[in-house]
Amino acid sequence: MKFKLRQLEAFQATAKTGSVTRAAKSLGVSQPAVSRLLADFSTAIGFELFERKSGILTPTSEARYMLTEVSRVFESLDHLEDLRRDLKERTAGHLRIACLPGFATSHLPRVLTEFLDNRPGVTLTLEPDRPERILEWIIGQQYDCGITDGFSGHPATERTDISIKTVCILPKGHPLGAKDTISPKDLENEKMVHTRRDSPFNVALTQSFTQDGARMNSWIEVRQFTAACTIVGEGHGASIVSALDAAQYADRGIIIRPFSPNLEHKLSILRPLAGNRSLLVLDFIEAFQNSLKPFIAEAN
Amino acid sequence: MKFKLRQLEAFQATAKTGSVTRAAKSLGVSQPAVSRLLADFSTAIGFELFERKSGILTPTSEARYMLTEVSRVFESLDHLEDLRRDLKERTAGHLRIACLPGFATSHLPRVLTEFLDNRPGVTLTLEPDRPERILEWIIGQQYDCGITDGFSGHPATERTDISIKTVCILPKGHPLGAKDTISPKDLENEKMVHTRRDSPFNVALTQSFTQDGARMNSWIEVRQFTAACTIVGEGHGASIVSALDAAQYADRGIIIRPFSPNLEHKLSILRPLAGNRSLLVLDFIEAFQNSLKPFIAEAN
DNA sequence: CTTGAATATAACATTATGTTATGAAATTGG
DNA sequence: CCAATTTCATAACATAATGTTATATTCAAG
Repeated sequence: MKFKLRQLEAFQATAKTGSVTRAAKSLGVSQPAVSRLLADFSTAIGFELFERKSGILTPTSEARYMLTEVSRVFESLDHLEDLRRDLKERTAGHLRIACLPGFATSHLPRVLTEFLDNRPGVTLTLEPDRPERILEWIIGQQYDCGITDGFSGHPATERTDISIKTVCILPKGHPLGAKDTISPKDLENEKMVHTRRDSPFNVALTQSFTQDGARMNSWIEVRQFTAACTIVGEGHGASIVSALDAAQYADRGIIIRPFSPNLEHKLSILRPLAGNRSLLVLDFIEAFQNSLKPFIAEAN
Repeated sequence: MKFKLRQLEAFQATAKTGSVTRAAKSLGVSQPAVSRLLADFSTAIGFELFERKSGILTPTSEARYMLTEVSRVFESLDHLEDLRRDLKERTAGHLRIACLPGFATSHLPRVLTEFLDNRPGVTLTLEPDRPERILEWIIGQQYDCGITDGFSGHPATERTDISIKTVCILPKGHPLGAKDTISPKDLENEKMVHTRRDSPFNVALTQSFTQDGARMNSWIEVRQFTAACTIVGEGHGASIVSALDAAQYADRGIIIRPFSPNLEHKLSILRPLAGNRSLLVLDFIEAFQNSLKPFIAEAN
């Protein structure tokens, strides 16, 4: 048979209070409403639930067995309500984030810590890897969100691009530190630490030297801006890196100066196109984007 | 918030089928009915449950979490239905029976075995003890049912009296075995095994001798008819016992003959007056009474 | 036996869930 | 790219479930 929650409520309240009148009060309805609910319930289940003894409705033996199981039904509904509230308030769920290695040890952990602090029921998987794997995971829906760069698009992903400002970093005490802005010409005699030669950002950087009538003196090729920061912070060379990464190394042996022309480093936040829409993931992406605001290039 | 089962059903069916139309079919209602249930549910819980992808309604991440918990709600309702059916069919519950010691090892176990065979979910406590304890337990509602004798009533108990026929038992081969009916006069020279002197049954027995102008030759006083049967079965004396007990010893060295006058042995089935009415207990009592029919005195 | 309290029932009202009809949106196939 | 088909959302109305007030019945207490 199909149970009706209202009948179960009437049943439980009557057993608890010993009276139809008191059950009605506790349920916030009139006494005849409870009387009818109980009568209908008893007919539906096929046996009596109460008998009157000295004016008190006493549950039958069958009713006592039913009450135990009815309590379990309401407990499971209580759990459902707890979950509903957590989901509505986004305080429960699981986040799976794939990111470039540089992100796993810098800005992102701080953003995540703050994000999770307010969400005790939320758990996280954070997986650093190279861009190819990040894309692969997002396409396969193994991760909810990927943070990568140099990404040109894929039909199975939904992408949000963010342009991050870049800056020139020099060893502390470097003579060029006296200038307000560094031009490619200024760096003609500096040993340059730069990202992969064929990366879109490096191509743009090389072009900026050419357009300023200067030649970039290539020294070390690195895979991450954070590696470039570490090298320059040890007193050697110069580099153009994202303002985000430079900020993490501001007091680690480097000077930061604006670079002209303004080159932008393009980050991409990826989500699986076919994945289940998650409010929690959308919340996180918003929080992450907000955290990047100070580093976003103005031209956009 | 207060959940509505119909909304949970609509939600679960839609997630399972990927379509409002198919969900409506599986629920046996029209498509707009499901559409409205889902819309109302989504509004009530405060977040979206589905998004359309390639024509298929895909649960959101929140919806997936909810589905797990909704399944548990329906599982608990399934358990409730199982219990309801068992209770209605009296195939579940617990029986607590207190009886005289003689009953625990004779007729009653057979009745119980048969009763429980058809009720796999029913469990039992069978406790033999003396009449005073049986009454005490019934009054205190520690047992559902007491089977006792020589009981004259108590306001806290509900009682069903059953008059059992009594018969005369003699050792096998006894000369009186040639008679169709035994009278007190026939037994004047026999050593009598009888119950407690002051028991109502024994008082009636003694009176029957006096009224026949005979003197009862008292030999051994026992507490149970079964003990009297054992003694006579070993070739000594005669006794008047309940037909029920005599039947158990029919092939154990005794001859059974009607006794005139017809004396009745009064059994009482007790139930707590204030206890919870149990269909299972009432069923058992009915089964027990039916099992006694062959031994019931005709005068009633 | 009377009075008061509790429960059951009747008649009507409101809400939840159902229907058919239909418009809007999305998908599919040519 | 457009037409046809399918699916979903909404409107208007119907039915069932649950609510109300009024009142009859039953039970308990003094």
